[in-house]
Amino acid sequence: MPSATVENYIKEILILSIDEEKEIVGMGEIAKSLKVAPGTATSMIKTLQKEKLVTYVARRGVNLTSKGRKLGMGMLRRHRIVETFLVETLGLDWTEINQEAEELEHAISEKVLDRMDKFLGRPEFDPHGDPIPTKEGKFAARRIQNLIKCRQKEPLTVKMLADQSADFLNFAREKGMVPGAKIEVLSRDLVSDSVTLRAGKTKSFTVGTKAAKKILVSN
Amino acid sequence: MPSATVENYIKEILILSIDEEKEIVGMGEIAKSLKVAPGTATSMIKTLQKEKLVTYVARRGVNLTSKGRKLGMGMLRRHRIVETFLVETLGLDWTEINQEAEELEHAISEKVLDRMDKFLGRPEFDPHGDPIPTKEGKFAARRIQNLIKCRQKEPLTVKMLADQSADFLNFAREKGMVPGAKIEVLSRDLVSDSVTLRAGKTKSFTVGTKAAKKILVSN
DNA sequence: GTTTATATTTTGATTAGTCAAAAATTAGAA
DNA sequence: TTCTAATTTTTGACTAATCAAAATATAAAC
Repeated sequence: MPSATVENYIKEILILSIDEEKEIVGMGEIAKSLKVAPGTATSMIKTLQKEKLVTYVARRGVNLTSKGRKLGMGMLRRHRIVETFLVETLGLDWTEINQEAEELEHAISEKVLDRMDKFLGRPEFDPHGDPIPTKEGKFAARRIQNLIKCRQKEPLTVKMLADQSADFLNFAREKGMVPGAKIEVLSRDLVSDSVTLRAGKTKSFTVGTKAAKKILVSN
Repeated sequence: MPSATVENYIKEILILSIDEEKEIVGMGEIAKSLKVAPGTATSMIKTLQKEKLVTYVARRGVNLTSKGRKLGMGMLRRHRIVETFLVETLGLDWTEINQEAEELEHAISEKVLDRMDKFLGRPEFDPHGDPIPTKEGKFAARRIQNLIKCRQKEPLTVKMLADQSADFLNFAREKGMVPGAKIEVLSRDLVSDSVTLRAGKTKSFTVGTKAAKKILVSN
């Protein structure tokens, strides 16, 4: 049975590889995401390799094996079901659930998780709009784009926010960019590194491209 | 913030001291309950002492300080609220919840615990009938139940007889079921409409469920 | 094609929790 | 009281996860 630490590393590698759309993840990214020293990440990766959860090539990076991917998807499932429960059932605010779920996801048994899932009505998406993997480790495919790639001057629906930090989530909510909200890209200017948009009927505002990439929408 | 291990030791010391109704708990008992080697218990107790959670006299035993007692009561509260949730909300069987709660109690934040408590309607007893300590660390008054609802194979105290007829009172007295007496339910069989019990050290005997409902006990 | 900067890996140490087995103490029996 | 048995403590060793800082490799700049 993997330790909470192992689960965290695998989950993080999966998230990073999904976010950045690349197979191989570097030590630096892992160390930074998990807030550990780079050397710690290296040594941990080596033990993950021994467990056959990742394939690792020195100075290149890591890659989940199918066993690792399975575990990672399982963790994502746990995390998101717990988050959904915290919001739907206990009424917590969706900006504060990430931290809580981070702890609970390691303590909950498969059985309790399944009961919770059932109790919630087998939801497909969590409160952030992220898809919840099925027990088989797959999630529903969707055409989702960020605000850099999507079409301009067209109604869009916010699907998810690709940054779980409280600061970012608060900013997004303040501007009305919550999952489900209607927004529209008014203009984009990559030279000045900005995207101007409007959420609902509120006054338009501008965000940097870095933030724009974190706001995912579908049309 | 105490580790899960520290929380477990303190909780166990509290439970042992309550169960055996004595202040000082020996190393052997702790080691056995927590399934660790005796030396492990000794060394852990010393670190608990440094944290001012227990007072420890070598070769005599340990005793919770007020700080330790507070933590222990908090853990009991967590454990029992989680158990209640698992049964009431998720529909788990009360025979399998202890194990689950053992893990969850360390992972749940004060805030989530409070929301869960609120969601459950601030229950005073867990599914086993054990009282749930309040946030201030005090037990609610013991629950009074009849012999149909109470737990089996556990010492109980007769609190009152809900039938004042002379016949019934005489029968009860003859069997030793007077208020204050210790009794125990050995088995219940609703098909044959009977409850088998033992009062004090006397031979066991059987009563019908109708009579059993009139005998009120607390644990 | 060197040099410099950046990223990664090694190395040596540390902490929490654990065990096995030896040493010490206390309690009970003779 | 003296010896034996049970309990407790000590000792030395181990594992998982971590850090700081030195060593090394790779990539970028010139």
